[in-house]
Amino acid sequence: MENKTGYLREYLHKHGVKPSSIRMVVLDYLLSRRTHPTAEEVYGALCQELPAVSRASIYNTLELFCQKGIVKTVPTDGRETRYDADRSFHGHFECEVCGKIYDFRIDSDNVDLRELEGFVVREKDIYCRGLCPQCHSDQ
Amino acid sequence: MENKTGYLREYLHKHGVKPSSIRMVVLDYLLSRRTHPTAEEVYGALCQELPAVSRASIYNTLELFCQKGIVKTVPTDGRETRYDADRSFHGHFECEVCGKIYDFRIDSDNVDLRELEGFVVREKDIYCRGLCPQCHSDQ
DNA sequence: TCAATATTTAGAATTATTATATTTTTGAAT
DNA sequence: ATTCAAAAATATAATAATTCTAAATATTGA
Repeated sequence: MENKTGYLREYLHKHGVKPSSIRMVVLDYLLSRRTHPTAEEVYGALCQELPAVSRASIYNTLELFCQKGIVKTVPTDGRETRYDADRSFHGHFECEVCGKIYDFRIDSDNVDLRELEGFVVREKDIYCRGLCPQCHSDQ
Repeated sequence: MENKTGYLREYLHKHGVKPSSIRMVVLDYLLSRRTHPTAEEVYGALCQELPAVSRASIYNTLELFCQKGIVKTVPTDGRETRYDADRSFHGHFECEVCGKIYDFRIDSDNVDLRELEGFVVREKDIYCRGLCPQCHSDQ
């Protein structure tokens, strides 16, 4: 898996982040599963690979990744911050029952922001909430 | 102001909420200022009118209003929940500097949710983040 | 009126996150 | 390789937002 390590190292480097073992593992986790995890989920998953890791390091790493544009936060109603390594424009759907967040494709041109003249728009998101097909059929 | 009281009472009744003095005052606050306040902001503002009010009552009232469809929460990156009494479809812009949340009009038809077939969509929102004109010109 | 129910309160508990101070790791210069 | 400084990671304390709990108060209906 020398390739993967090299890829992650390069990915961090391109975004101006010095590699460290934690950063590599966190990045690998975020890139390989596009599940919009919370900090706690990242921490829980990584405890197996890095038994000595601390929550603070996870928070620091995620905050750094945000600043450097490696991940972005997903605006949601919940109070846990969720992180997304897919920085392309897409929508998010949050299921009210299972809490899962789904991505969906949407044409960026559809979103007409003419009324935001004078504003500097750095991020935009489409957010929907309701029932996912699974939870809908379970009722 | 008998009119206002009657209006608020009726508004609550229509949404299946029994009126109480706290509920009336909270509703009045939410309807008269469309500022997407946090629970703490509502609490702070109401302490003057209702000196004995508790935070728990504010939280309870806002939660009840959400369930009954009187307000909805605004999905944001921040970790304080923000409430919006304007339930019509519109976009939100959050300023990264001053934290203020602005509404903007956007045509609902523009948002193409065809890819969410099989999902029950109960809420949708457009979220943007960046610099508001004020904070942009201050830099 | 009086019991049953709903609402509100104060404060404790919980959860998510951030801050702090110490230790460990890393990488350059010797 | 060894030393040293800077950066990163750690454990833990502190903070912030919210929720829970139990008691007090208010409201409603027989």
